[in-house]
Amino acid sequence: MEEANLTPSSYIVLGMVSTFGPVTSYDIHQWAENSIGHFWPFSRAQLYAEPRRLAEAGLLNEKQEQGGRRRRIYDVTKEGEAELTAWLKEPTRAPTEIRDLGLLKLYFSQLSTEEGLTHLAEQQVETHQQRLVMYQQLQAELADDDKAAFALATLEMGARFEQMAVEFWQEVARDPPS
Amino acid sequence: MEEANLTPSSYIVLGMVSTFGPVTSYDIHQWAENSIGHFWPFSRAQLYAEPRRLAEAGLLNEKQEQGGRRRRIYDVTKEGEAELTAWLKEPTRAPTEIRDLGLLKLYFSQLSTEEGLTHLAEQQVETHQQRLVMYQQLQAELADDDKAAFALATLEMGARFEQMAVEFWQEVARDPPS
DNA sequence: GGGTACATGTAATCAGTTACATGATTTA
DNA sequence: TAAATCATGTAACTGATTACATGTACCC
Repeated sequence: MEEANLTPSSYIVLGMVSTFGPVTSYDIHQWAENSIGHFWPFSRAQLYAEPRRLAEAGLLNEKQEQGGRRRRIYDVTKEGEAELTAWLKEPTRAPTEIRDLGLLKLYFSQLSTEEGLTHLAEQQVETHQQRLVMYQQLQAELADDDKAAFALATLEMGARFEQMAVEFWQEVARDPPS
Repeated sequence: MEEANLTPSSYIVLGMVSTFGPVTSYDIHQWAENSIGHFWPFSRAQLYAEPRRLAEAGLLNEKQEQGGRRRRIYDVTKEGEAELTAWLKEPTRAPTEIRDLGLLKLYFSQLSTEEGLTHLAEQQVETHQQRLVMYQQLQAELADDDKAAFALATLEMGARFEQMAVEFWQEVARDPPS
């Protein structure tokens, strides 16, 4: 019941439960997959372990269905709500992590060939272009929904990143460093 | 001695050892910290565990100093080199992960206040601006070094990201969604 | 009513971090 | 030569993933 230290995953779960009412782990998975899961992925199994921990810490409450599948249903507690809003207010020091295998490969490309590098760059252009299109579609789908303002904002950031990445890799393909 | 499955961290270590000749874990740490560690951080302890694994898999060889500190010194093997260049060539499917606490908070900002959001946005502007400056300084330092072309290219991507983030958060601060 | 796809969960494992501990080198 | 700093390493823990297992609903 003590102040467990909360990881980013904890806040994702806490936020999802707060936002989308009483939910099962499966529900959280569905929501997360189509939103922040695009930027910050995690496995489904996490979404079973994490709510348990939060429940033990008193930030969620858990009830289990009696009949049927005996699913566990989570809901935020007063303490959870408080924890979450406190976190939202507190300053964010940690720098953005950009985990990108393409960038890693670029960094080590002196061990590759110019041809290999060009090929990498072309692939990356394609991949990022696809992602860009996907984000744009999601944006279009959410455009009407006025509950979706914040989801749209984060998507916008994603789209701009992809746009930037497309341009970057196009330049690399056109004029590879050496 | 069997084909361990290699994680991104494995390739980072493998790449660092290949690029910078025989090195200790500490050396790897130094190199990584000032380059890809900015995008893809990991703990120093990782850099002790990982080379061990790679050595067991036959991709690095490890010798230990006899006198003094008995440091372990790693060097890439033929197999390691082969594994690395194969990886560099193979297509990169995994999407970029953008792990950013600020974005997470933005996504959940309907649970916050407009004031809180504005405050978040202003902080984020500042943080990203600082990072941008840091990358620009690093770029300036490396500008002369012709060995540094690839490091410079990755830094350039970092800088563009930060630039984009600064603009994005400025817009959020100016005109917060709701 | 049998098959297929969706929904739900746990156990085992492993990657990765925190915390601790100590050795060597420089500097005052 | 003491203090401070840099260098080096490991043990213990825990977060996170993979793989497995099974239940429920739908559809042909």
